[in-house]
This record gives sequence, C-alpha cells and structure tokens, in this order.
Amino acid sequence: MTTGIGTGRAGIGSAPSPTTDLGVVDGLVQLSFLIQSLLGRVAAGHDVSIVQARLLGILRDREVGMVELSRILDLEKSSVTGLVDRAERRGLVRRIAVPEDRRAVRVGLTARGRTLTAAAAAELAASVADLVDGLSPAQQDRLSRLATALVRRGAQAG
Amino acid sequence: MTTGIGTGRAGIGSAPSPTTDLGVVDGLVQLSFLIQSLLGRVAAGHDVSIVQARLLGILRDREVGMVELSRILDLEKSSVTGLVDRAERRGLVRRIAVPEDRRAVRVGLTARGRTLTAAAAAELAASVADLVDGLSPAQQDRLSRLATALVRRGAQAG
DNA sequence: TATTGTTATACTCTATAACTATA
DNA sequence: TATAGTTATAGAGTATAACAATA
Repeated sequence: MTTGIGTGRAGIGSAPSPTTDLGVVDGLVQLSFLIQSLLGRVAAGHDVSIVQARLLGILRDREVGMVELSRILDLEKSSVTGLVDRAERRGLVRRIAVPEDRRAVRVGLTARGRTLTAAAAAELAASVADLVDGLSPAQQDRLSRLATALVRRGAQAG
Repeated sequence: MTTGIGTGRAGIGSAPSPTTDLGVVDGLVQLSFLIQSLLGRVAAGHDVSIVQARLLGILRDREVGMVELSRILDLEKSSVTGLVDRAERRGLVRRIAVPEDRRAVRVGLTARGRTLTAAAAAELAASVADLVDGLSPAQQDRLSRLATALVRRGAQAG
C-alpha cells in the first residue's frame, strides 16, 4: 500500500519483505485505506463519491432528517445541505416534508437512488469478498468478529 | 457507527444487538470508517486534512517525485501539484530540484513538517492502541496478521 | 516522441457565520 | 429562546484538458 501513515516501524522504507507483520496500528491504518479505495472504485463506477455513497447507504432502509444526517456523517448542517442538494439534483434522493413539524424535512431515496444503492452495495460486497477469499473460513470468521468488536467499541468511544 | 454502507444484512436497521456479528464485509467497511475517523481527528488536531497527513507520512523517510506521489496516492498529477502547493505554502514540505533531470522535482519534509508528522504519528498510534486495548494480546496479534495479509493482497490486486 | 510537471477550469466537499421559519 | 434547515462565502481537494520544458 505504501500509504506512509502509521508508526513507520514496518513502513515501506524498512525492508518490506512479505513476511514482515505491519503491527496492529499500521495494519489497521493501511487496511482502512485499502477498504476505502475499494469503496471509492465501486462508487466511482456509479459516478458518485464516497460521501454520496455513504449518504445513499444510510438512506437505504429509512428516511432521515438533516440534523440526524449531520450527526451520523459527522458533518455540519450546512455541509449536509449541499450534499443533499447535489444528490437531489442528480435524482438520487428527495426531500420530503414532515407534516408534524413544518421546519423539518426527511431525506429519502428515489427509485433511481435505490437501484444505484443496491447495485453498489452488491459490488462492494463482491469486492471485499474477493479481498478476503484468500483467508480460510475460520480466519474470515475471526476477522469478522474482531472488526465487529472494534466497531462496537469505537461507536461507544465516539 | 451507522455508516449505512455495506450489505445491510446486519445494518443499524435490523436489531443492532451487541451480540450480532456484522459479517466480514460490513465489519471491514465500518472499521475502515472508524479508523479514518480517528486519523481525521488526529490530523485535524494539527490543522491538516487526511490527505495532507498521508502526504507527510509518505515523505517521512524519503523524498519523492510528483509522478511517484500521484501513483502512491492514486491521484492525478495536477491534483498532486495542488496538494504539494498547499503543503508548501504552509511550510510543511518543499520542492527540491533534481540535478540529473531538470524537469523533475523531489518533494521532502521541512523541519516543521517533520515535527508535525512525528507528533501526529505518535498520536495516531496511541489512538489506535486505545481502540484495540480491549482485545487480548493474542487477539491483537491475530488482527495484526490478518490486516497485514489483506494489505499485502490488496497491494498485489491493486 | 515520451516524460515531468504546471496551469486553467470546473466541480465536489467542507466549515463558519448569518439568516429564515417554525416550535 | 431553541431548533431545523438554508444561504453566503471561502477554501481544500479532485479531474480533465491543454500546456511548457526537458529527456
């Protein structure tokens, strides 16, 4: 990967032999870039950015208000306004008025957005599956558990 | 995390009990967002973006030409020009002429860039270490090996 | 001709500050 | 007053296309 980020104890500069373990810090950091790269390619194949893909993914099974979107995406409200504007302009999402609160809107997928999201999710799954298919089923299972544990812990810590 | 990205088989919508395994696809995707989030916070603490931090990390132990940077970062040459321009304007990197090839430049860290990079790398290491400190040493070791294997495979597949 | 790098242009993404409308 | 959301503005990040200089 040669991302160059991490502690550098096992970076590309220092004898990158195939048997050198990266360590947990560099390993996780470089793995995150690799997964983001896969995600970026899948998204680009549908002419959307990673952020747009993330927005679509969030909306897959629910309609979400702007404030909640900004919390989930960790973005300012105004950034979400622009994000949704651009997605709406491209016919992927729509703003839906909330009868009970006339200040609020909920954002939901259009039919086109739903189609794109389903296709991209399937491609991403295939792409990641391809990445891990060199691991044994037991290793894949361990990896899945470890990733799940970290994600849960990360969700707590914020 | 509720990133919403992945297959959705174990997404936030479907009974997010603490015992549900995310599966290897969603687990890796959500983990990648978590790590990137940690990285983004560390970088932001030094007033740089993730991309800028990545650039600095690459330059930690070598000087690199623009074309090679664009290959490593997977960006167009013109994007790298802008990236290096901004980093240079902030005194973090400098362009160094190459005597043997008067078209070329090599980009290297300034003293200030080096200081920032060392501090940020240490903070990132601490941040990731904190994330994984709930895992047993054996689990951390397994995780490190699995991440390393995937990164190596990803580097091959491109 | 090929390679290295920059410039011009146009978009997306993001934050800050100020604003409107509704609660 | 507080909340939901937008607008205005400025800057970072990115790609495409065209370019200059050197190999």
